[in-house]
Amino acid sequence: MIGDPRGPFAATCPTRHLLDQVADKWSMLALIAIAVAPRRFNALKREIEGISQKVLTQTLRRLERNGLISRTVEPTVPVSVTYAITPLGRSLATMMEEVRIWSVANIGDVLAAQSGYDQRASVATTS
Amino acid sequence: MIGDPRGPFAATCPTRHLLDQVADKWSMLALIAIAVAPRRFNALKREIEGISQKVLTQTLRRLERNGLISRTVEPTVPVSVTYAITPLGRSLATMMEEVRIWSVANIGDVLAAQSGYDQRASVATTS
DNA sequence: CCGAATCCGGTGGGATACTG
DNA sequence: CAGTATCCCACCGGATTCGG
Repeated sequence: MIGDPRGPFAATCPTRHLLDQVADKWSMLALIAIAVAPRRFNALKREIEGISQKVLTQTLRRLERNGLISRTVEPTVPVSVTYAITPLGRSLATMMEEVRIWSVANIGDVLAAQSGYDQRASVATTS
Repeated sequence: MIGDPRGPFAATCPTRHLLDQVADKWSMLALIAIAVAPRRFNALKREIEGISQKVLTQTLRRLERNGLISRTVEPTVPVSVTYAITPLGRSLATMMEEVRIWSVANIGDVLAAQSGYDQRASVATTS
């Protein structure tokens, strides 16, 4: 709506950049996790299996920059850093959570569709 | 829930792979566009600004394999291929559309958060 | 404990040319 | 029109090391 009436479909629209930053799996998982309860860095790293520390840092920075999460440093020794959801972030996290629930609920249908597709593909190749 | 009670957060869970394939901007935009009305290949390419033909093909294949869209070839000369949403795809597209609407509605807040963040960052560097 | 910085291999994806 | 095939390079992201 800003800059181009076609919204995210236009390459020049700011909403496109926003989607770029928000529509990836690591951002989704991180946002969902933080929305449940505030977390510390290593807690997130342990929870989001397979994410590297570098990518987690990048992801958290981006979410923070976009105002979706907050980063609080407590001056203990050693320092402890807590990430929490913001109101803006929560509104998005709610939708992300719906997608997560959907994927768990519909994984059966998807796997069935996949094997059907692969079946047809292998038949087409073998024939 | 399948294979690991932690769902998408577990690297080994099939739902993680599903999220991998669905939670990216091109899949989102394509799914939303097709959900509005069935489209032909080049119509999608024109509508989703900035996507390359190669990536569009990959994206459509993946969506089709996961049972989210259907691909229909009409034996005309030259052939015309139509992509349509499936019931399964529509249920997901509905959520994607909500995210798209959210991004348009909240882009102002996000841009404000960004400039605030960048402001603080540059001050910290300059000081 | 939380992160920055560096190195580096694999690959996602663009550009181009060709086919049914 | 709707792809496939090939080349090729930038960049993503993993591993490791160092700093506050």
